[in-house]
Amino acid sequence: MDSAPNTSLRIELNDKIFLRDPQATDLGRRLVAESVLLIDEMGFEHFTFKKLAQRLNSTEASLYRYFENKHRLLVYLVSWYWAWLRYQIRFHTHNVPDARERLRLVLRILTHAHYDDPSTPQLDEAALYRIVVNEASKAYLTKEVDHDDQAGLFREYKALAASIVAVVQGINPTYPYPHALVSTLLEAARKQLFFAQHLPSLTDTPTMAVEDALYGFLEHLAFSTLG
Amino acid sequence: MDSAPNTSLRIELNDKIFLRDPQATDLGRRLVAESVLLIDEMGFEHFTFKKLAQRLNSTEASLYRYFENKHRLLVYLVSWYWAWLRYQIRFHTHNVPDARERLRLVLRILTHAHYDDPSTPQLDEAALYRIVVNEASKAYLTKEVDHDDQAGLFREYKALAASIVAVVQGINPTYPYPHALVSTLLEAARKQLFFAQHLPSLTDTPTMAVEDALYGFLEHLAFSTLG
DNA sequence: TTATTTTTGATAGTAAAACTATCAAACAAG
DNA sequence: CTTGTTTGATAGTTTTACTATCAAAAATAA
Repeated sequence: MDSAPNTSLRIELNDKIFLRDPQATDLGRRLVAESVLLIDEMGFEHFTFKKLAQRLNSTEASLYRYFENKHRLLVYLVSWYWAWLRYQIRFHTHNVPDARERLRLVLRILTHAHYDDPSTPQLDEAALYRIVVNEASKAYLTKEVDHDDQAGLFREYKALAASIVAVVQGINPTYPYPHALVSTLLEAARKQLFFAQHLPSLTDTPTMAVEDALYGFLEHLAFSTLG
Repeated sequence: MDSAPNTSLRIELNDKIFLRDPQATDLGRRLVAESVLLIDEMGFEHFTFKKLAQRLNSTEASLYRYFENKHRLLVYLVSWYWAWLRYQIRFHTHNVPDARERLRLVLRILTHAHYDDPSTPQLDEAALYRIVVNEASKAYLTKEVDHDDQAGLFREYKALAASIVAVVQGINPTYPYPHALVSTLLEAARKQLFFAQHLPSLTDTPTMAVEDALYGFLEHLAFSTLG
């Protein structure tokens, strides 16, 4: 898959997510880059700001100036990923006239867009995608979900879903569940990859690469549903 | 929907989940029943054994004799739910000859089986289902997933999925992704309910009851996929 | 009924997590 | 060179997530 051009893609996220923009300072940028590696290594539950500070030769207090807590950092990382994915989709589909072909491209990006992206040298894309697969649900599966949603913390995920809904509606404007279908496809893309890696009896053992099998499943699901 | 007969359904779970069988003692049974209410109230992250002990007029140390930690308790609760659901499905479908009709019944139970069940007076079914919707993914989205799986902690979920896969294969034996389809249906049933309650733009606003709309979505998805 | 095993409660304690506060040093910008 | 911003260093608090010990109570077996 071709990547977006190497023009140092700048992603703007809702500033309610952080206390201070981590992209604005050196420590902030290192915080984000290193947290991706550390959360990927040890999992979100075992990750702490203290451990991250040690890796950065900084202090806990310094990191707490950027994010209220580690949950907000997770929201930041996954939001960044959703924004990046939406950009990838827009870039690769914007001059594709046929809606069906656009959906196929979307599904292909969804299932294959986790290789290190040269346009974002500051971030380990592959590690970030593993975080998205393993941890993204925890961003909204909390008691504070309504409060966080009102603050706009899930804006990027909703914007991504909305952009794909438009493609679905372009294919079949009478299909009654376009939003449910899109969120199901988005969730299934991650969940099935997780199952393939950890609980393989919950998915189908591929004779080819996992990503291609996953694409086959989602494509069949989407197109038979949309007719 | 009719319920299973009131014969005090006894569910046997993998004894690797607990240190001591909570169903064997009075404190153990109260632990389980009260933990359902408390986790439902405050969410899994804010739930602690100390708070539970206070509600039970017991002590932290006593509760730690039943479960290694709160994660194991969560695994216990959701496993109990999956076992109960599998029982409901078997009970309601065992004399239905047509595979398509059996799948419809499965989907109806999946989307509607969260009303208080008279056959289990010791547990608040509705609260437990809210826990399953909000917290069940956290049972396996951990760094310890492979270790926990080897210990058999996800046996009930896998058994439930396998039983539904058999129904799917009865409908269309040549469909190449039966396991992926079933786990997607199981996950979507919960996730879409969560979205309907908290992030409604990710699902389709129903003109009827949420459960009926969800059933409609899943039925359409399953049957158009299976042909 | 007594003896024995099991279960619980009470108490105490530890290590780590999840923060918050303060202040001086470093540094960057005007 | 002054001012504002950022960081580091240090210290401290509360809560979480446990573990250990021992006596009391309760269940069970002889």
